[in-house]
Amino acid sequence: MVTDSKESEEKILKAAFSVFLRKGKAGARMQEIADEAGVNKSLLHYYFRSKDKIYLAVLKHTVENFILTIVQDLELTSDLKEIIKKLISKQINTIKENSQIFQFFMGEVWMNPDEVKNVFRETLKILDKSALLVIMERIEDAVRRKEIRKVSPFQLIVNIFSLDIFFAILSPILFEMTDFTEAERAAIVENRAEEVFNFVWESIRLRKEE
Amino acid sequence: MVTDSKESEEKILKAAFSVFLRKGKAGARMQEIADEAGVNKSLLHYYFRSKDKIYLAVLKHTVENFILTIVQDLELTSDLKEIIKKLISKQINTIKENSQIFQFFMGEVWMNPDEVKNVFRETLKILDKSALLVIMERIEDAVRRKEIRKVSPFQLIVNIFSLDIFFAILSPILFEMTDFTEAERAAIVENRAEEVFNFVWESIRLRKEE
DNA sequence: AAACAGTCTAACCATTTGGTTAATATAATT
DNA sequence: AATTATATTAACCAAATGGTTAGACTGTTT
Repeated sequence: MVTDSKESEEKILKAAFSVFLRKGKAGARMQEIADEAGVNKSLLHYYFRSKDKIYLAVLKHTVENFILTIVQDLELTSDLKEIIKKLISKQINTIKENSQIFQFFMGEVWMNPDEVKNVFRETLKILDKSALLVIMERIEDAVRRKEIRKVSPFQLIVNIFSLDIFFAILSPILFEMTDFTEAERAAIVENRAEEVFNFVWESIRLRKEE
Repeated sequence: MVTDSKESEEKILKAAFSVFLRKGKAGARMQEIADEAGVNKSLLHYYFRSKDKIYLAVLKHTVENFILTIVQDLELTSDLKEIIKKLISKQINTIKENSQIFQFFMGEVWMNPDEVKNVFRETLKILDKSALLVIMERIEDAVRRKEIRKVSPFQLIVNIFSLDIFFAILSPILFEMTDFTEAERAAIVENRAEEVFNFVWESIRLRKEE
C-alpha cells in the first residue's frame, strides 16, 4: 500500500539508524534495514543511492549528537562551580540515555577515521558553538579571579568529558575487575556524576592560602 | 612450498591480528588474512576452524593487552606521587604505541559486548593482578597517612585510565573543535602525561591545613 | 621404497550481499 | 478520464564470502 511519500523515507532513516548503531557499518545489512522499516529493499536505493549514503546520514546524526553532548546548552549561572556541576550531570545523563550512539561513535572513529573526521568538521561548521565558547570564557574568567588554578579551558573540558564517557561505556567490563556486588555497582554508577564533579573540582579550585 | 609447519600458524595469527584490528570483526575478510599471511585460504580453516575462532584468538590477545596496560608493572617506589606519575606515563606510552588495539577494543566492546565480557573475565583469571592490588593498597595507605584525600582506589584508577585513553583515541577529532596549530597540537599531545598527572594529583593531594 | 601422517593448495559450492530492472500501484495534473 | 510523475515492489544479477573437498606435496616411520 502506498500510504505516504515522505514518511517512508523517515521510516527508512529511523531503521537505518537502529541497525547501523547495533551492527556498525560493515555489519549492517540493507535487508535488515528494509525489514525493520517495513519496506521493500529497493526503496532504500530509491531514496538514498547506496549503503554508503545511508551510512553517511546516520553518521551525521551521530556526530551531531556527540558534539551536542559535549557542548550542552546550560543556563548561564554566574558560578563556575555550578556550571561545571551542571555540565557533568547533563553530559552523563545524555550519555546514559544514548549510550549506543557513543559506543557506535567510538567504534566508527577507528574504522573510518577520515570519514568521521570530515563529518565532524562539517557538523562543527553548522552547529552553534556559542555555548561552548561561553563555558570556556567562564573558565578563563574564573582563572583570572583566582577561583580556580590556571588551566587550559580546552583540556579541562576534554578531561571532564573523558571522565564522563569512558566510564559510561566501559563500566560493565571494568567492574569485572572488582568484587563489587550488583548493588554496589549500581550505587557507583548512580553517583558517577558526583564523583566526577568532586574529582574535577578538587583538582582546579584554589584554596585560600595558595 | 611447504616450508615449516608451525610457522604458518603464526603467520596466519599475525595477519589475522592485523586485519581484524584494521577492519573489525564484520569487516575482516578471510581472503585478506590469507593474502597477508601469504597462504592459501583453506589453511586458515585447517588451523583454526572458522572465522569466529580466529577472531576469538585475536580478541584474547587484545583484551590481554588492554588489561596489562591498565595494570602496568611498576617498580614499587614508596612514594605514591611517583607511582601515579609513572603509572600515567607508562599507560599513555603503551596506548600511543598500540593505539589500534585500544580503538579496536573500544569498538568491539559495543559490537560484541557479551563475547568481550567473557574473554575479559577469562583473561582476568589467568593474568597476574598483584601489580594492581599493590597500587590499590598504596592508595589506601596514602589515604590513611593523610597524604591524599579519601578516594576509592578503584575509581581513582578508572579516572586515571579514562584521562589517558580517551584523549589518546579521540584527540585528532577533538582538535577539530579548536584553532590550535599543528605545532600546538603536537605540544599538547606531547605533554599529555604531565597534564593528566597534574590534574589527578591536584585533585587528590591533601594540603597542610586541610 | 612403501606406507603413513601432517601440511598445503586449487577448484568448487551454497549463501549472502549490495545493487538493478522492469513492471505495478498510487497520487497529481491536465 | 487520460496523462504524467511519483512510490513501491517482485524478480533478478553479478560479485563476494565463509566454508568444503579431494588431491598433491613433504618429511617421517617402517
